[in-house]
Amino acid sequence: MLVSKKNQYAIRAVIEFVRHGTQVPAKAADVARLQGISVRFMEIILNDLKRGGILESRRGAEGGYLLAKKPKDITVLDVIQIIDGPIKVLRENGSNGKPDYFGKVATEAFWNEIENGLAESFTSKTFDVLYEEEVKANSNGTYNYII
Amino acid sequence: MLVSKKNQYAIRAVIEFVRHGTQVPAKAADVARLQGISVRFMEIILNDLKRGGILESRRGAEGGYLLAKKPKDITVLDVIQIIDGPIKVLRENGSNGKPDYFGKVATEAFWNEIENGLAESFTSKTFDVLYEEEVKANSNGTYNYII
DNA sequence: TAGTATTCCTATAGTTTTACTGAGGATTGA
DNA sequence: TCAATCCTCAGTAAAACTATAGGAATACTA
Repeated sequence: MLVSKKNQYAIRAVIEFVRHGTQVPAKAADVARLQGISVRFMEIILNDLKRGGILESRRGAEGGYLLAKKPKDITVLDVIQIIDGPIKVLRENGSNGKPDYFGKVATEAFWNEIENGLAESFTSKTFDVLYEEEVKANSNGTYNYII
Repeated sequence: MLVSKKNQYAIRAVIEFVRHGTQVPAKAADVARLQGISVRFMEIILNDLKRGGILESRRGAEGGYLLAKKPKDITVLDVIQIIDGPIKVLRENGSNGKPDYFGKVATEAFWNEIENGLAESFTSKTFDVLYEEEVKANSNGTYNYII
């Protein structure tokens, strides 16, 4: 698994914010309900996204969270890195002084290629596009979203 | 993390077998030592690779493992799938009757794209190439492999 | 300025996966 | 027979994942 569930939830939450618009803040509880995720967990995720600069928050009555950027300026990579840190195909190795093994150079170069490719894919997908894709897919009314 | 440590070891082991050649079997203990991995763990890995059709085994004195295919016919994807199963960007979801959430279609399509891209990258890398890359990188004698 | 709704923050806990380790049995070749 | 080697299963420690709990802090409203 490359992308944690928390990360998937975060991405879905951001799409939900795009749908919600920027007129008024959206409450964590509402976003959680709409996405079918526990409120507590959603709070943590939204907090992470806030610290990562994707959301702003308003405390108190009628408070909630708002997008801090335009959807077209938020990439999937942004969210993934905020939630899970840098993309890693492998667990941290930290060659801690072990002698080299045959295949080290070739395999490490290969893993780097993979990571770079992933980073590129994740960077090129922005949330305005994801939102539009979802709207289009739903234009025939097939899907029954939570209300 | 997308690729487990066990999987990295498996890939390194196969490269080691390419280096070893097909004249005589290589012993699990030797491969383990050369790659700096515990013998027990290596045995498990080599067994998996055998069951996956990449290696053959010979028991008894002067036994060991041999490549069952030509290096150019073994892809990184082959090894990855034998060790970790199908490539999955996400943990299994199994939408178990939950109502749809906004973003479902767009995100699932995106994850599929990513998985297909990875599968392609992993398929296009074969072990004859990895071996040659390693030999070339070592041609200046910079690396100190275990002997 | 008091009350209330809401967000913010930290700690912790259960479950699953990963990465091994250990013990011993099975098979083969000399 | 005996030594080498593969093979299998079970157990364990650590990490990662997926939350949950409780209360502190804040902003708005009356």
